[in-house]
Amino acid sequence: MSRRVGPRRPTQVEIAQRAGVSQATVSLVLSERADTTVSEETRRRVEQAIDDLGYAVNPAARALRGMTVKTIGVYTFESVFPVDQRDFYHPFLLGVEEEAARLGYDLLLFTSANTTRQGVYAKGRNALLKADGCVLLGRHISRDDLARLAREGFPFVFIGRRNIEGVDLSYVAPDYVAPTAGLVEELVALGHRRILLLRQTDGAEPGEDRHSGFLQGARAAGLSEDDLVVEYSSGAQDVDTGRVAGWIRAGITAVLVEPSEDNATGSALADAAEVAGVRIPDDLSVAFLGSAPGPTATRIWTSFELPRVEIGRSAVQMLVRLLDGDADPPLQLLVPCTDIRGNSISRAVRR
Amino acid sequence: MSRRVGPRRPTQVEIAQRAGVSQATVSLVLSERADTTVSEETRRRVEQAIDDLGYAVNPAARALRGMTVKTIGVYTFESVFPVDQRDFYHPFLLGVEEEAARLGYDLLLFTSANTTRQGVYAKGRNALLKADGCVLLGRHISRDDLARLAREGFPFVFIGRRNIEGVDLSYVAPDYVAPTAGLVEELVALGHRRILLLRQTDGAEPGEDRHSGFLQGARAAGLSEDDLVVEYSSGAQDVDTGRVAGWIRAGITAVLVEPSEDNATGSALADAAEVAGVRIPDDLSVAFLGSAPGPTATRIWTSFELPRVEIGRSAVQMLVRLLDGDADPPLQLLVPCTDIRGNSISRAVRR
DNA sequence: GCGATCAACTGATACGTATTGAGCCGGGAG
DNA sequence: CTCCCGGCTCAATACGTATCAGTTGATCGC
Repeated sequence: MSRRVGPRRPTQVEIAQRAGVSQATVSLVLSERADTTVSEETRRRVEQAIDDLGYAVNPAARALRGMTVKTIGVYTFESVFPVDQRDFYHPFLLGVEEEAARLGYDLLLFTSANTTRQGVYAKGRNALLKADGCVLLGRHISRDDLARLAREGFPFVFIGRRNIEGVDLSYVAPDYVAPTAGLVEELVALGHRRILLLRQTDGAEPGEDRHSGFLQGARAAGLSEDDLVVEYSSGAQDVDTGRVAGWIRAGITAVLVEPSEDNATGSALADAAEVAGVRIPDDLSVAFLGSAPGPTATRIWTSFELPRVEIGRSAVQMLVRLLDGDADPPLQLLVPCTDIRGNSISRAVRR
Repeated sequence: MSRRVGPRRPTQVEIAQRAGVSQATVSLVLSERADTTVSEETRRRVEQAIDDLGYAVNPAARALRGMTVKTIGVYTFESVFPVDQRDFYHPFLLGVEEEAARLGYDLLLFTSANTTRQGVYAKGRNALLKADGCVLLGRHISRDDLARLAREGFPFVFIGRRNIEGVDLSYVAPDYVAPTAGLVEELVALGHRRILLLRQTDGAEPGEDRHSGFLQGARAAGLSEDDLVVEYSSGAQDVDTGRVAGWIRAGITAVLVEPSEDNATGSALADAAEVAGVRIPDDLSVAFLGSAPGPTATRIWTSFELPRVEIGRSAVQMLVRLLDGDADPPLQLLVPCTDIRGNSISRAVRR
């Protein structure tokens, strides 16, 4: 950490001297608080001196006094200016930037932490303190870091749901439960009985939520537990022709797929079905519990869309509420998803 | 500016008490300088205390002492997470982020300044001081702001060339002179004599540089001054069929176009030529002195490409050199462009 | 044996601000 | 006349750190 360069900037003391007042008075003039009493004449003289000397408040000194600096940190493992526009995280950041700008906050990107893959507590010291508070983003943020941050009382909001024992976590996340339940009910209304949920093996909260929605929708639609099948996949290679054929033999007529990070599971399923001679949706209805693989000429996947920009915005709003002391953690918000009506589900065939 | 929330964090004083040493010693242990003398035993005890209490250095206090905080500001009028991936500024930011991360700096985005369109000196106070130094970006940054920043000794690097009387400005910019000169020489080699430079009316440095390159190339190729024509355009509406026809009548066989912000001048020229029955390149060779309109099925414009990512990287490198005191402003760097060989120029016709 | 040198540590200080409690002054009430 | 009060200003202080100028002992050279 080297020494700052350049000439010294004017301070309140110098303003005070030039205006013939005390430093305290200068500070009073600058803090445009309502309950302050400075005569019009004094105020004028101070402001004149400020203009003359080109004074600018020193943010470090302000921060040291315990003031906020109007800076929101953004911590993410992924690159922040992603090369791929279609990057999953990009829309979140869009919302974060938009809302931060609207509320008058600057954005501090912890890019250095990305290279030194050390997590929040790089070098054993918290890197986030340069900001008033922080929006955390990304699958790869360690639960331990989150827990420690929360315990230390650092104000932050996580994007995505996380449940950590004994820790009060603030987060904004998409609601997977309701739309998943809705899809199950819709499938049942279309005559489906044996429905498969294909989960990711990571065991993370999004998977749990989808599972809850699955069960909840089934209950609401009056399905018996026996009709529900849950299987796991750890990636595209797990979904092959044999497996799809097996589903058909087992009488399964509809599959709900939890998307994998790269959406490869979805594509693999489509390919396997084609090879197996299983037509979608005629022989098998398929829907994605989240973002689907991109649409093709003939196929629009039934799925739902996460309101990512909106989530980014909400996270900033929530963080600012925490910073303003208008609320205490945990603040938790689930944002509804938008259904995408595709052509990958249809009325169940009787076999 | 409100008060910071949350519980107080441990300080060096508390570390010192727990380790049975003075605060100064704690600071010495933390500053991993070579010329420091702390016994192994003491260092161990201090580090133990740091771990126990979860100490993290207070960046505000450090900054107040005049230290740098490893933060580079990014100031731009445009949105920083542009919705349009093809945004002109995006690649610069990519380079900035990449290099900042590599050098261990975090990035502070002055997004709040974008909404309050007040320039650098929003509210009469310099908004940039939260960072150690700053990369400035964008056509719309006022010359006065740049001049004032430079005069005040704030470390910054501008992306793009700016010449301001009596001000030492550090910048990184694409070199328009050399490739423009090269294009002129190439055209002359193809038999062209009367060559037109179509400048933007803004009178900014990029236009000056292209003009210089134009003259320089002509001189190198042995063209007489009489063969050179310079015209101006303030936008697409200025380039119509009549104008193009006029060029042909005047014996002009090649046009070098300074691209406008939205590249509309280029498209307008193509359209006007088509309507006028002027074939490119058979009747008229056309090249762009910078980014061309997107390629079409039959047409790849001869032009050259700005190394924008590279420029972003260089700007950060330059700024860090300034911050480290390894150099004094002005530091100025011109980065070479890449020629794009299209099919919009050809051998001159004899008429 | 004595000053000099050195390693290891510490006390004191400054950085620039926001805030607090007190002081001053002039005027109105009692 | 005294007392008090409101309006205005100021001196003093704390925030947490890095660094400088010592201050110890201990060791060394002669």
